[in-house]
Amino acid sequence: MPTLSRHIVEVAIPLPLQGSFHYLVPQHLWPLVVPGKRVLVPFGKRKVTGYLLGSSDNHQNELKEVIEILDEAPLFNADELEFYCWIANYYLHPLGEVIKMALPAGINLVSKTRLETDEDGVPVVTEFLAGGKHVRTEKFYRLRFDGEEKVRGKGREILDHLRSEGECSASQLRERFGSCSEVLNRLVKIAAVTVEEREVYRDPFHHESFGKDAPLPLNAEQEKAFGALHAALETGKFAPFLLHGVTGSGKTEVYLQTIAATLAEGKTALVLVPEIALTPQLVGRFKRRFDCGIAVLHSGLSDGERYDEWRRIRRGEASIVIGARSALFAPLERVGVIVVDEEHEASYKQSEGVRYNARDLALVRGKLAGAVVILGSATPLITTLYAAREGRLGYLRLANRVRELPMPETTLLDARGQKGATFLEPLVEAMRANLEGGGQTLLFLNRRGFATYLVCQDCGHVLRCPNCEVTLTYHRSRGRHVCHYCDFTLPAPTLCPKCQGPEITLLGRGTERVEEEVKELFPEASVARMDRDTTRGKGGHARVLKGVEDGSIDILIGTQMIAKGHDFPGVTLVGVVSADASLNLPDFRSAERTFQLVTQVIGRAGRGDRAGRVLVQTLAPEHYALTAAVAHDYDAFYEQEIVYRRDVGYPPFTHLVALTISSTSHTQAEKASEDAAELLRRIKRDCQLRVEVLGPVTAPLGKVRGRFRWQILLKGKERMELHRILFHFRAVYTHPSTVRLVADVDPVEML
DNA sequence: GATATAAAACCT
DNA sequence: GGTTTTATATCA
Repeated sequence: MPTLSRHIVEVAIPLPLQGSFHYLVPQHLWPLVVPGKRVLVPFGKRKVTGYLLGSSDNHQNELKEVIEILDEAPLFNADELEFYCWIANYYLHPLGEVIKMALPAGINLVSKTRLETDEDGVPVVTEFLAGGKHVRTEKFYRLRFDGEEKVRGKGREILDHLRSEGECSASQLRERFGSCSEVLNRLVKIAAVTVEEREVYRDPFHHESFGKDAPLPLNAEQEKAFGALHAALETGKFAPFLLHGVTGSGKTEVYLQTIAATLAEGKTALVLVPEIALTPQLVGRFKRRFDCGIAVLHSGLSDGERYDEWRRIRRGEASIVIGARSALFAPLERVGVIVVDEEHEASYKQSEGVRYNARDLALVRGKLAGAVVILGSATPLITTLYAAREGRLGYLRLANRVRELPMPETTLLDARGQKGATFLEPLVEAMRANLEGGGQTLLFLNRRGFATYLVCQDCGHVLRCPNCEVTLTYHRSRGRHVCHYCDFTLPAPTLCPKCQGPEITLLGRGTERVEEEVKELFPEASVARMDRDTTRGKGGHARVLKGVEDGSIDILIGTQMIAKGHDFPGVTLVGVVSADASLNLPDFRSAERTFQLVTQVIGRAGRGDRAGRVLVQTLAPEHYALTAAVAHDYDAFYEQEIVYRRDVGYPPFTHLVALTISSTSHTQAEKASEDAAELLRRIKRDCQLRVEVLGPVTAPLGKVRGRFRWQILLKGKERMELHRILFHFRAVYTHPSTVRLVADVDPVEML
């Protein structure tokens, strides 16, 4: 036993603050100190929940005391803490916030104040503790003694019910007998029933039951991929793979069998999907295949449900976890395999709060855990494919569809010289023929709203967002102009806001306008639109998707969201209204994104028994992203994109880090970003790094939620050089506390 | 992020 | 002179 005169602990605080904090532990709490538990500590004038990192040897100054230790058992272990620290370092984010983000939301206590009035009506500020999701418990009743003849009425019915059914929960009884707590209390009092209070889980799937199915036979390609994965699994070492399989090539079956092999080894599996709300059928497939516990984590769950799923995982009651990006932090032990499905999806990137990319961190977690990591995609990132070619990832190819489905007939339509018509003749004809033939049509346009900008014919003034400098998109349904960056809105003006001229024109097309034009062209057709505006709220997707599935919708117009996740067997025609919207984005990945999008859209056509047709309208019909996509030729696209990336000096030939510096004060943000840029240049010179420091530049979005943001772009040929500059920078850069700094890092292939 | 204090801007 | 808004500093 150590004979300490005092016990000091190191605590991470979930606030945007650099460094950790130290507290004294009162003697009666000494035995309860375990790293990974939460503690309630005084912080300034408030009390906050912090995370115990460990004990610390003597620390000279006066310290405050820990108020309370909040957990009986630690919430994270040493391995998990190592992972959190890695993330905090890599993304330059405070450790406390990383831990908070990794743990289920809503469990922390925070002190708040409330204005009340005392007996004399004088207002007083009272402090109270809020938050702290708790374990849900429920009372379970069981028949104890049935000889009570005195019991009649509802009490009698309940006793009879308990005799036939055995144990029942309070909610089950309430469902059957209405409110009966008084009756139950009396039954307990006369000892006719026993009551026991137990923890229960809020299970999002408790109503559904799942049948069972058996593994499918693998074809030669799948067998080869599975063989490689199985062999890697048995070594028990970190092994990353790219599973490059065209739509319908049976990637999921490879995942399932690899996971089965993992479970057989006594290990667990983590499956990440871009947006689980869109893929309920995937969950069903897992539930039918496996008998073990399966936990599902996604944004649709309430905090309580999520906490319950988290606890199930922590207790080892689930061996498979399926979820969106945040599921990467599931407290699974003995992880044997991590699957990142559709690894190219941008939704793996979290761009608010703690910035991270779950696709990248899957590799990191896999490395720390010694697991097999499978990045699966029909259209992998250029960086992933390049890493595979360089031998840093195992490359598994599934080039053929499982059932020999023909690829849809795909045509590029040259829209040049067509005076901005929404639909070219061949597309209109194809839509008409498809409608008459009873087929469904998908129309794809990567732009929501009605018109993309408003311009004055007299003075040329264009309506822009006062915060972001981007043009405001007109949304007819709301009668307002909306900024798609920051959601700033403005009622639609009737006169030019600058010169008061009456000649204002709406230009550029969004899905809202396409929908209107389709309705005019085909008044007899049933037309629906699916984008972020029409699918707000819970179940918004499901409603539209159901309409397509049951055939009640003839023509569906939508943004990229219609290209993902769901299979539409009845769709025989797909029209891309304009491939240029995504091709011309000011982003070095625009060609890659367009190729992926068009390839995905093509995959939506003719998956049933009928052959499908795809028409792509564009002003750039010879662009390699489009010609390769319509020819289903990944290699052609890949070769040209690699050449382009090499010429312009972007990933995978360089690595990028965007440092965002923000503050509520414009002057501070500006000054801090200048200081930071200057410091970075000095480090670069002193350490002789071949890193480009670009900036400070105003971010395209000037002010976001009250904060002014500036950016510094770091570009380097060697990943390690970027790490060195960041490391030095963190060590010496002291910024005012109102300034925040985060790093946005491009896909990791350091492994 | 919340809070306290200081400085600047605004009010009549 | 008084009140509101904005900037800055601190938290163990």
